Amino acid sequence: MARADEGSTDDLIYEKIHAAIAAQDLPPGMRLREDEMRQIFGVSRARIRKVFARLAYAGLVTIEPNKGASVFQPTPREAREIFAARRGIEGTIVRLLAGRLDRDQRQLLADHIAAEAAADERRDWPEMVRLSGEFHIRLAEIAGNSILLRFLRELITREALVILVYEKPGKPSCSHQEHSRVLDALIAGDGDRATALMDEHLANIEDRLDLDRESRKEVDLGKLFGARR
Amino acid sequence: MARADEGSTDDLIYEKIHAAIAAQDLPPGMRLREDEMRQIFGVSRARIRKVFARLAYAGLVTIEPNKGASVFQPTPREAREIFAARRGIEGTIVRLLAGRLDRDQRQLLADHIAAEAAADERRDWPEMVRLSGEFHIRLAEIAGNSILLRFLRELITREALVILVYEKPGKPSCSHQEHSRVLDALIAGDGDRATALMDEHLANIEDRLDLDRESRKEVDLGKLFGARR
DNA sequence: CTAAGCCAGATTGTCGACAAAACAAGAGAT
DNA sequence: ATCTCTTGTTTTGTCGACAATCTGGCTTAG
Repeated sequence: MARADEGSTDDLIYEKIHAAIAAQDLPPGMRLREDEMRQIFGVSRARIRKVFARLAYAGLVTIEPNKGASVFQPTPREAREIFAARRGIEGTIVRLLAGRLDRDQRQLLADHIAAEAAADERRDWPEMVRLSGEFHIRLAEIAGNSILLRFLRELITREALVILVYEKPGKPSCSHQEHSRVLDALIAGDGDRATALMDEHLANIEDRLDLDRESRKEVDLGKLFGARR
Repeated sequence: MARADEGSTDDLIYEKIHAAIAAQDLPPGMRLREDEMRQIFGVSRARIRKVFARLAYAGLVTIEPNKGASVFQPTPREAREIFAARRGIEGTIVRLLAGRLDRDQRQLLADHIAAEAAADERRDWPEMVRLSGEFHIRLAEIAGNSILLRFLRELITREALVILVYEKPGKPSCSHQEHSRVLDALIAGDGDRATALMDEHLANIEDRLDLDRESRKEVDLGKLFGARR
C-alpha cells in the first residue's frame, strides 16, 4: 500500500482542513457537515468530531450546539482584535530577535525574502501569499519560543480568513520590501526600529481591509480533498 | 433539586479541573485516569475524554498516546518560554492601555489593589495569590481584546504550575506595590514606563524560581471535587 | 394570499461495548 | 539474588447504534 500510516490519522485530517482554510479554499461561514467529511476522508464520525473540536479551540471553526461546525467568519470587531493581537505578538518576537541573529539565521531569512521577490516577479500570487505568511512564522521559529509560535500560527491562519472576507480586491497583501527592512533593523540590533517597522508593516495589511462586506461561495469538498469514494 | 442545569455539563467539569489546577490542588505530573474521573463526576467516560482534550489543548494537561492524561509538568525550558510569552503579552496589553483608562476603570483597578493590600495585611496568602493573578486578568479585560485575554489566561494558569514546581519556598510572589506603580504609569499615559514596570514586575516573579527541582504529592481526588458516589 | 403550525428528513449529541495497548506481578532460568 | 519472559489486569482508543434536536417544506386556517 502506498498509504503510509505515519503521523496519527487525525493529525493528518486536521492538517488538511487547516491548510484548506489557511489557503482560503474553504470560505468563511461555510458549513462543515460531519457525515460529509466522514465520507470524504473515509473515517469514523467520531474522528471528524474530534478534529472539529480541535479546530474550534484554535478558533478556525465555530461550533454552535446542535448546529455543527462552520468555518470561522470573523466579525469586524474580531478582525480588529486579531490584528491587534498579532501586532503585539510579532512585536514581542521581533524584540526578542533584535541583534541576536547568527550568520545562518540571517542567511535563511535573506534567502526567504529572495524567494518572495522571485514569486512576486513572476506574478505567482498564491505562492507569494504563502511565502509572506511563512516569513513571519520563520521569525517566530528563530525566536525559539514555541508558545509564541503557536499563538502566532493561530492568528495568521485566522487573519487569512479576515483578509478573504474583508480585503478590497486586487492588491497583494505583504510586500517583501517591508520584510527586508525589518530584517535590516534586526541585524542592526535596533529593536525599537524593527518593532516599529513590523508594526507598520502589519498596519499596512490592515489598512487594505474594508470592514463592511459579506462573502459566500460554494465549494466542492470532495474535489478539494481528493475524496476516495 | 438544587443542582441547576445551567451551563453545559462539560464546561462545568472543565472549569472544576481548571480551577483545581490553577489553585495548585492537582500537582504537576499527576496522572488523571479517565475511569476515576468518570466515577467522581458521575458522567460518561466520553465526556471526561472530551474535557481532557480541551485541557490538553490549553496546555494544562499532557496527553501521551495510550498513556492517558496527566497534569502539565513544565520543564525548565518550557517554564522560561511561558514567562517570556507572558511578558510579551502583558507588555502588549499595558501598551494598549496606557493613557486610555476612564474614571470607572481607574477606580476598579485601584479598588482591586486595595483588596490585595488588605489580604496582604492579614497574611491571607491564598487570597493574595488569587487577587494578584486576577489583577493581570482585569487589565486584559479592560484592554478589550478577547484573544489576548484568552492567551493570558492560559499562560497565567500554566505559570501557576511552574511556580508550584520551581519556586523557592516561603516568599509571596506578587506585590501590590508593583501593581500600584504600573497603574500610576498607565494613568500618566506613559506607555513605555508602564511596560518597563510590568516587565520588571514579571521578572521579579521569575527571579524567585529555582529551576532545578522536582515535586510530587498525593491527592485524594474524590475529596477534592466532592465526589457524589 | 399570507402566516402559523406541523410533519418528515437530516444532522448532531451521547453512550455503552469491544479491541488494542501498556503496566504490574509472578515464575523460571542463569 | 537478579534478570527476563510470560501472563493477567488495568487503562486507553475506536467504533457503531440510538436519542435528541434542528431544518425546510407542506398543510391549513384566517
